[in-house]
Amino acid sequence: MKKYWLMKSEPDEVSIDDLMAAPKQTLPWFGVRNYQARNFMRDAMQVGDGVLFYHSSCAQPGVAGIAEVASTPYPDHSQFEDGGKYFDAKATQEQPRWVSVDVHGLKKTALLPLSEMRQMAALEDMLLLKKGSRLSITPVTLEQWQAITALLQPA
DNA sequence: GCCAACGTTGGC
DNA sequence: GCCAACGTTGGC
Repeated sequence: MKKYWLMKSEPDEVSIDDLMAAPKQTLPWFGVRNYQARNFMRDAMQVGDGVLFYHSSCAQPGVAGIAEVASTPYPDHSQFEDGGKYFDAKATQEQPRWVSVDVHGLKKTALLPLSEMRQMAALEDMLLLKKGSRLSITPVTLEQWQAITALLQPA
């Protein structure tokens, strides 16, 4: 059963443009350091799942494009990079702590701003919109997916 | 830059 | 296992 996700990225780090410009429009999703978000990747994501690519921590937060999960989970390389931003001293090659999946960009869209999403009745229960929600990866229901993708305009 | 909300850490 | 202190997220 195909599932749907919303994945946050800071456009200063990796934007929808970066994803679409990557070889095969595919990039590894690295740097997740939250157990709940990791568990979604590790335990629930499947190749072909739908992804709403969301820009966060920026002037205009919102959905910026459509992507799909393009790999099964594998150890996040950045946890082993000593001195790097995402280094984790407690992770080992034998017992990695964090995982990545590859994400394949399907299309960049005009930005659907967070402020508009907040006004959509169909998104009332969306995890992203809950007060205090900070998860960088959240599940999206089919109904929410349909409501959002129906509003996405060409870039 | 502010700050509310949340997650993690570590002493006990 | 509790919980205070601290760090981070992310919208505004």
